[in-house]
Amino acid sequence: MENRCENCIIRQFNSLRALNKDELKKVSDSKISKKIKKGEPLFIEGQKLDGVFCVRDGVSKLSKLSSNGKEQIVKLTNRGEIMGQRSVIAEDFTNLSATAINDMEVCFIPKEVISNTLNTNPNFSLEVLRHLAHDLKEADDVIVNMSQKTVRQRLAEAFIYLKKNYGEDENGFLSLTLSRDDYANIVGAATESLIRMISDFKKKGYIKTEGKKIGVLEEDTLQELADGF
Amino acid sequence: MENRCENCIIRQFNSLRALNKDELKKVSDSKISKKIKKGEPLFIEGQKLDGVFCVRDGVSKLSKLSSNGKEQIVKLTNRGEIMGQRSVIAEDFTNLSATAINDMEVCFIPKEVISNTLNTNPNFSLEVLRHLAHDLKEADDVIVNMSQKTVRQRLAEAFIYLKKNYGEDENGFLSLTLSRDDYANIVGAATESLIRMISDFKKKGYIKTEGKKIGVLEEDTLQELADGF
DNA sequence: TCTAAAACATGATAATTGTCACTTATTACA
DNA sequence: TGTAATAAGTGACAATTATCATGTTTTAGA
Repeated sequence: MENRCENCIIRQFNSLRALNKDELKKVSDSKISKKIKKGEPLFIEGQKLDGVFCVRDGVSKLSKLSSNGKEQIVKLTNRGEIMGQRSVIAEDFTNLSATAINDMEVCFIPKEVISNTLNTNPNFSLEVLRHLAHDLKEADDVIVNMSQKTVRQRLAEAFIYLKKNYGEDENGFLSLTLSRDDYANIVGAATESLIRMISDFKKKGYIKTEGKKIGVLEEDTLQELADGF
Repeated sequence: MENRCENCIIRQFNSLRALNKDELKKVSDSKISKKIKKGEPLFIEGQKLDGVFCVRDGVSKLSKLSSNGKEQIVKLTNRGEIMGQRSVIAEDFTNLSATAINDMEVCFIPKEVISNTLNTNPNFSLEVLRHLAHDLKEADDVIVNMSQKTVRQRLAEAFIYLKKNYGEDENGFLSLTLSRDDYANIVGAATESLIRMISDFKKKGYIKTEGKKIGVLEEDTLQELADGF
């Protein structure tokens, strides 16, 4: 038997919770479940999306290519998030690429269902508005961090963020394992510079590493660092 | 006689154009026209807004203080824009401060009118959604620029942006005159560094200056510079 | 119109980060 | 399971930008 949205807890975390039974049924009937393997794209910058993705499991990075050819990660998605809303609402090409960071399970919901519901259920519109508003606020914060903080500060912040949002395993390593390259693309730095900083943080005892895995040892120190001592 | 929204052309440029006669009347009856002098704040980061501002004339900067005490300008508003939507929708404190860059004329619209209309007119919701979606896309672009481009590139880009969006006067100077400090806060650099770059651009003949006024001389060169040669 | 404050400007120097050129691990898979 | 391919790591050096100190010009207001 297929998974039904009606029974899916995930929807409590996103704007779909504003749907009534009927609407939910329509979404459920038209949705397509997909599994995306680590490293595979969900969609690519410049593509026209004909629906949104509801993240059941796994993490993805939303990124954008700069004119210099470097990738910048703008956001990491959380479980329960809806991706591609902006593009569907604006009837516009995606401005971002989405790539799975670990194996993902997502549901694709065709845009017709979304826009119909937007037109008929004001509560749903409001929920979507709130989510966009939230994303916009977060984007503002990122802008300020990117322009006013040093790479070192942003890296410290990234570790704290990853710990807070994705937690750590039984050995104290961050649950979300990113490549050094991804870290560089999050904080907006050259990979070599970033690797050097990780080495330095490790030498100073703020973090520990084991292969790609990184564990936060001194969260308070990192926080101070992020705030500029 | 008071200015009525019904006769205001400005609303064609923003989400208020989705309102019907009745709704427009309500907005018009409850709105308060305000004049804000250059340098004065419309609202301050952390404040609770009980309405939105519709910009009839003038330009303002939306900025945010960084933990290091420096101001970062996130966005310049255009004529016809609605400010404070995000905060009203999310029923949240503003995350940004708004300050008039030149003398402004704005209309304050109480939030009740806005949220009532959001609940009853799906077209209005959609318009607001589209605007937020647009802002979000622009914010993503800023993030990428901030993290992947050099200060020099961002400055070149800023000049082009100002020319495109606000035009120039009869003598070829940018219509929108910003302080060196504001420029620094837009591109996210130290004021001294920025002044040096302006001097350099001038010496190279890309721009001309006359007091605070700046004129673009070689737009193509600036564009190439912004794109990284 | 005089004067203090603010804005603009420049020099010297230091800190931060990027680039290029490699070496060493890891990983994937033929 | 051996071997490319990919990722991680390091050194030397250059480029970019910040900081501090100080001087000059402009502006606003008594």
